[in-house]
Amino acid sequence: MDAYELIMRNASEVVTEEEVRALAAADGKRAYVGYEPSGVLHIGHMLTATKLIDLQEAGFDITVLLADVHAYLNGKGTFEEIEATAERMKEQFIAYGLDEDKTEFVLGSTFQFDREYILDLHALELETSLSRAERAMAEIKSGDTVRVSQAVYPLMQALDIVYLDVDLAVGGMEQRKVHMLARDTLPSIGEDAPTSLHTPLIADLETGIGKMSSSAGTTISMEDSTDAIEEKVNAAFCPPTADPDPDEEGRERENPVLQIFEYHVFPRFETVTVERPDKYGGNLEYDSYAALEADMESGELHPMDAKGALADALDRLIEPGRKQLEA
RNA sequence: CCGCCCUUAGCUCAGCCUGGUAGAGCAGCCGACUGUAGAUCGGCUUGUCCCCCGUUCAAUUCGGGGAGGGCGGACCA
Repeated sequence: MDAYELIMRNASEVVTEEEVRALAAADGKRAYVGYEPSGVLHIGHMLTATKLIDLQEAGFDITVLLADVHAYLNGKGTFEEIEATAERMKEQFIAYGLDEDKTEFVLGSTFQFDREYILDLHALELETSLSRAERAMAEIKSGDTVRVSQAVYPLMQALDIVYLDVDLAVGGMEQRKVHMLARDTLPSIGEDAPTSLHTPLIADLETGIGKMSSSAGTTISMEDSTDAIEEKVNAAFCPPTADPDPDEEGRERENPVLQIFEYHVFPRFETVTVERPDKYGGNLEYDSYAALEADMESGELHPMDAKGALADALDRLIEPGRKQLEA
């Protein structure tokens, strides 16, 4: 796979494709993702981390921003608490497979209080309407009271791209509004509009609707035991197709089991073996997601057998991080 | 600063006027049925009724104070 294909693999969208083509051919390129520190890595973090691994292979230097100031602005606790979790998070990323030598972990507070940064931040505030900033803020739940801090939050994300000197901003699709805001407003303070890449969002495990929730409901995280993973995967929504019908209320549904195979498992494993009792035809082996999906659609691969293989693969991906957590 | 409204189960809300410690829908959990899940049946759980003080035999309900949240405070009127 060449650099361009690696960058584009499993990306939902890229802005813009021309810019990415140019980056693929360039040397000394840098990409970043920012995360609010949290004590335990969940499957959402892992999805962008898998993309970072692709990018490392494509020749990018990777910066992981441990966004302690953002977490603070989002009401996630005191700086002391937040920084304690940042270090644990870094170790888990490494355990998950980010190459320690090719990855720079940066704590936001090490540069976001600099005078220059603050002055640029105020300049951006001057260029941005409150409603635009609010719309860009991905994590505001409807019904929550929006704080001024949460309007500043996306502007800092935009500015981070400048101050970390990155060529490519990476995030899940929920980050696209932030990145569009950055593209629109950074030029107004004399900076380049950043190129961005967005990963898909995994649908809710139990319903296939919307985005898998990390706070409420069922998610998969690094602290899950083998049994817990098996239990959660087994309870997942999984009709035998990659394109399920909408539910009674007309909401679109995805197949989260297949999504996880596509976005988490196949990027990390050459082949996937589905263990299956002889009674149902014996074991199956796949070397691509497309082949697995085709067998699911045709009925050759039963969801229950697919779930067994998925739980096993996820367990192997998580195991190093789980051990690290226990240490 | 002033005015009005809201705060009851995880969520959306009813009940309060005419005091006797509480309900619905959804969610969740369990079972049946499917070789998974969902759908469909059957069953079940859940509450500092925002806080404090007062009245009362008794306060979620009445009165006072406080906190949090929403909306409004030029003209058109």
